[in-house]
Parts: sequence; structure tokens; C-alpha cells
Amino acid sequence: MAGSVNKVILIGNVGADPEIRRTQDGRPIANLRIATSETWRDRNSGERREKTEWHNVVVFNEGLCKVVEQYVKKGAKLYIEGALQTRKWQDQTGNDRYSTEVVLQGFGSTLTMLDGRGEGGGDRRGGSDFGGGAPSYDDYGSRPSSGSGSSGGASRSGGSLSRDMDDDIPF
Amino acid sequence: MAGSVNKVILIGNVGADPEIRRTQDGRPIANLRIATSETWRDRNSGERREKTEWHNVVVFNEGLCKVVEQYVKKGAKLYIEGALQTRKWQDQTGNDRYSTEVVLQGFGSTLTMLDGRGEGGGDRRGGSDFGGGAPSYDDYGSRPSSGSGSSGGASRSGGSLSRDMDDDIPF
Amino acid sequence: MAGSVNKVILIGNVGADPEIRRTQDGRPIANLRIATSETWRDRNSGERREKTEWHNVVVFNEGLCKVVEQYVKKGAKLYIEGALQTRKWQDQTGNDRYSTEVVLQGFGSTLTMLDGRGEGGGDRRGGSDFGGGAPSYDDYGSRPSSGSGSSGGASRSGGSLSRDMDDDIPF
Amino acid sequence: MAGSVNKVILIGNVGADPEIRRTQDGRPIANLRIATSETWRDRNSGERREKTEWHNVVVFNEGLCKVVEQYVKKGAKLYIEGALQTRKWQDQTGNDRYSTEVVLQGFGSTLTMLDGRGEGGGDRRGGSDFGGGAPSYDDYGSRPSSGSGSSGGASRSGGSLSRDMDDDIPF
DNA sequence: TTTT
DNA sequence: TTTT
Repeated sequence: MAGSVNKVILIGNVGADPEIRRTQDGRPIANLRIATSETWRDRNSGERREKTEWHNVVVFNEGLCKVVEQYVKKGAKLYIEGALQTRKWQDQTGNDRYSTEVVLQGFGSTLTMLDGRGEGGGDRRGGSDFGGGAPSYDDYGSRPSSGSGSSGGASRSGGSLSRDMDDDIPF
Repeated sequence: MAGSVNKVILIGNVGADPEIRRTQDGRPIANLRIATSETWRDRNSGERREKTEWHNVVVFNEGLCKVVEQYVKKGAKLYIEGALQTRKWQDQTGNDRYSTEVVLQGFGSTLTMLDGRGEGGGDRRGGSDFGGGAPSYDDYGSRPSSGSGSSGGASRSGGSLSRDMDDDIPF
Repeated sequence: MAGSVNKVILIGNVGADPEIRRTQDGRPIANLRIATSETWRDRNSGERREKTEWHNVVVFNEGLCKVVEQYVKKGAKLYIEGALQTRKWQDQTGNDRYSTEVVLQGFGSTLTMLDGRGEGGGDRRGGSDFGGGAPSYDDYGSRPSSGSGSSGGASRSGGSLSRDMDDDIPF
Repeated sequence: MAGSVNKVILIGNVGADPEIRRTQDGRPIANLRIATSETWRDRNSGERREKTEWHNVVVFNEGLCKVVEQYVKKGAKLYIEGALQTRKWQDQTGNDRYSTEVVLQGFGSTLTMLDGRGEGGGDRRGGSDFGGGAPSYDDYGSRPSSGSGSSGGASRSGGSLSRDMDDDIPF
């Protein structure tokens, strides 16, 4: 369908260390559980209440999976941009079941760490695993510096996608 | 959890005329099925391929439900902004089941019609039902023009939310 | 125009302690400078490069301004959801000038603190100012618990916007 | 800065036929003016009011520029996803000036046509210019079907980004 | 002027 | 079950 958008944006915390599996032909798949929550004040009692929502996030992409594998631990706060996908499967009794997930796969998928923490407790900021910066990864895939007249200079992403940062394009 | 975001943005087409039900205490609930799809070209065959994703959208809110009831028909193209929510229920055999929906309920939920069409076939643009504009509705609720020193002038939304459009605030 | 969306989403750091001023009729306005940046690797030299973008954010809304006043300090990391607005003004020589800002004003505007830090240096996480959670504020305004048959229970936002959390709506 | 997001989402109408220029080394740049508007009811007079916001959109990217060149005309309704960028320039008197634009350049930038219309008046839907579908273009660049063990099958995007649609990955 |  |  022309003119279609399917986008999910989450900021939340990872509920457990991610699992990473591989397909038969070797591609990695990472599964994350991410919690978001909202708080509000009860209209009658005035009490503070909270509701947590858990999201299943599935990462298909070598680069993104590497980031997940190396840096994402239980408790990490993430920014996620992906798409909704519902897949159908059969339970043991052969009945159709459906699971909806946030998929980070194609174009526009992003995963950014919003803190340098892992494993719930300790704050790793400073004594960092990250060697100078929380990792962020956009789903570029293996986008190479192919053609399109990009003769030199910096490229954010390679190929015709990028405009050299130091170009002084007279626009 | 502080610092949490749960946001879904969809642009897609409505698969069937919406159902609107009411809770026991009279509040309306609208259910929509929205299709998004993506197209791509097969790497090997070069064929054009398409994958459609169906989304369950649930609207809690009188104002939004009215818009849905009056204007949203099978085939309509909508912009939706809501939140992901998974609810648990029991099937006939007593097993736990989960359904994930895009909920338009609280703050920040939006539904906008991107065409003036309904009912699949006819293009109503021009000979419009809409009196000069496809309807759009943000989930303001019954936000009244309460207090907060807003003495006069226009208000986008009433209350302290709004800044009068014609004010010439020297910022 | 029907079917219009104007949305900006930023995650970045505040460049300086916010300024808060008041209009003549007493409404607060907060101004923030927020930095976002992207990093990439130079295609030729292989060096890591970075480009920072500075955004002017203007907050109209008493509740949001209070959060800004109390919690947002230089260095804080924020999630911002607002709208683009360009205003025209005259410089000293009487020439038209334009400034584009991210406005948090009406419906859908949000500001969430992504860390509990302020004032650049110290990490306040743990010995927190926040009493157990970084503050987040949606631009609800003075949305009261008006009408719409909401007889009791919790409300996220008051009025017809909300569905009681503990309701067991059979949808 | 790690953990940074700079995202603009617009749905609006194009104010004039786009201009497309080329850099000295031949790369295309398209400039669009897009209008969004919001309507509200005046709190006092009860009149319907409307405020239109104009956005400067700049497209760097061969693929996206082609779409703009071929399909985007005055009056077209677009979905745009890009980033905010402010550039500095000097006016005739040598004073610094700043212009803020929505840039469609790198990763995550999208342009989708939400109708098949061009040139304000006529509805081209049906007797379409589009040969069977309003065009949509994500900023993939020249992402080729490079390596990463993708042996065959369909790919949404080529390279390690994609998971073959017909794979039956047991996740 | 932030952050890493 | 939509749309192109």
C-alpha cells in the first residue's frame, strides 16, 4: 500500500540480559524484553499509581545484534525505533496463536543506549565498558561507500545517502 | 519508571467499518483494524513483493469514538498515534492468551483522517461529508477552559495549556 | 488543513541552565537550548567525526515550566516532544528575521528527564533530588476530572480521556 | 553525544512545485515548502480558527530527489521524516543569519506521498501518473545486496539488514 | 553552550 | 479485511 507508516518508538528498561540466537545460515537474532511504564495519580484516593507495559523486541541485523550482545544488559535504558509485527504460530494443540513484537529489521530501525548501565545495580558510567561513549546503532546494514559521485570527504553512511559534512553546498 | 516512552505511529487503511461498543457505564470503545504494508523488490527474481501487517487499534475516548463513528469507514486512510498495550485473557480451555493492541486512550493519542473517503469505492473528496475538511481529533477529552489566568483570546485547547494565538509574547 | 501533523522528537542534553520568564499576565515561558549530535566515521581518513546541532526549545505551560524550573539543569538529558514553529521578528534595522523553535505548548507536548542529573558535574543518581524517579510531564494543562460518566477509580488524566486502570472492560 | 535523537515528522501539503538544483559535483538537492496547520475553536467567540506553519524541507539524496522531481507537485500531501538542521549564512551586510530546515539526508529519512495528487486542482487518483501506486522512498541509498550470508530469497533492503520474508525463522 |  |  502506498503511503504507509508502521513505527514504534520506545524508551524503557531492559528486563533481563538479552538472548541472542542464530538462524541456520548464521544470522543473529536478539530478543529483548523492554518495560515502559506510566504513572498517574488516582482521581479518588490521590494515590500515585503505576502501570508497566512489557514489550517484546526482536532484532534482526548483524550490526544491531552486536551492539545488543556487547552492551545491552538487564536494567539498561534504551531508545528503540522499530515496527510492529504480528506473527502466527501454532501451540501444542495445533491452535493458531499470535504474537506481536517490535521488530528492528529494516530501514529506519534504531537502537540507542541512553545510559552506560548494565546489570541493574551498578552505574558503569565512568568506569565504562564503552570506551568513551554509549553505543548507538542505526540499521545501516552493510551500506558501502558505493558510487554516486561521492568523490571524497566524510560520509555519514556511504553511498548516495550522504552529503559530506564539510561540503559547503550553496543551498 | 521515570523517563519512559511508549508510542506507536501508523499510517494505513481501515480494513472494515469500525465496531463501536459501550462499557456498562456507557463509555464508548471503538475497534479498528488498520493495514500497513511495505513493498520491496526481490533480490533474486526482481519481482515486486508486498507484505501487509494488520494492527488492532482500540479507541477509548468519547471524542475520538465520535469521530470514528461518524467518519471512519472501510478503506479510510488514517494517521494514528497511540501506545502499545498487551492484555491477558483466558481462552475457552482456561489457558492464558495475550493480545497486543494499539491503544488510543490517554495523553498524546491522535487520530487523523488523511482522506475524505469512506466505504471503499467512491471518492468523497469535494462532495464531502466533512464540510470542508477531513476531521482530526486529538485526545483532549473534555478539557475545559479552566482557570490559569487565561483571560481571553483564542485557546488551542483551553486551560493553562494554551497560549493565545494572537498574543505577542516577547520571547 | 485537515490531516496535518507537526511533530519534533529530540533526545539531547541541555546546554545551559534554562531561563524562565513570565508574560505580562503571569504565564511562565521556559527557554532551553538542547544539543543533539551524530557521529560517523570519515570515509577516507577513517577518523571519527561528530556534528552537533543546537535546538531552541520554548515551553509554554505552567506544569511543564515548573518541571523545567525545578529539575532541568545544564547537562541534563531530556526527551522532548513538541512542534516546529517559526516566528517572525524585526531586527534593529527593521528587517524581517525568522527564528524556528521547537514549541512545547499544546496537545501532545512532552518533556521527560532521562537522567536524574543536573549541573554538569555530579551524578545525582542515587542521592537523588527526585524522591525516587526522574520527573516527567505531559502537557495535560488543568485537565480536570470532568464529566463523562467516570464514576470512580483511577484516572490517568481526568475527564473522558481516561479509562480506569482497574476496570475490567470486556473488549 | 551518545544517546541522541533528532527527528521531525510532518504530514502536510506542498506549497509550490519543488525546486531541484545540483551541486557542482552533480548531486541533486530538492527544496520543498510544506504547510501544516492546526485548527481550534476560539474560547470566547467560539469561532473556528486556523494557524498554518510553513516548513522548509531540504532533500539530499539521489533517490529521494528523483521521487520529488517526478511526483511531488504543488498541493501534494506528504509524510516526511527527517532531522532538524540550522545553518548559518551571511546576509548582504555581512551579518550572521540562521535558517532552520528539515533535512532528509541520512539514515531514517523518509518521504511518502499520501495522495496521488499534484498541481493543486485535479485529483489524479485513478488516471494516475504513478503507474500503480503512489511512490514512497526511504533513504536507502545504494544499499546493495552485499555479503552477510544472504544466499537467496527476497530482501527488503539487501545486505545484512534484511531477513528473507519467506524464511521461517523459528523465533 | 551539552554530552560521550 | 485495507490500499496501490
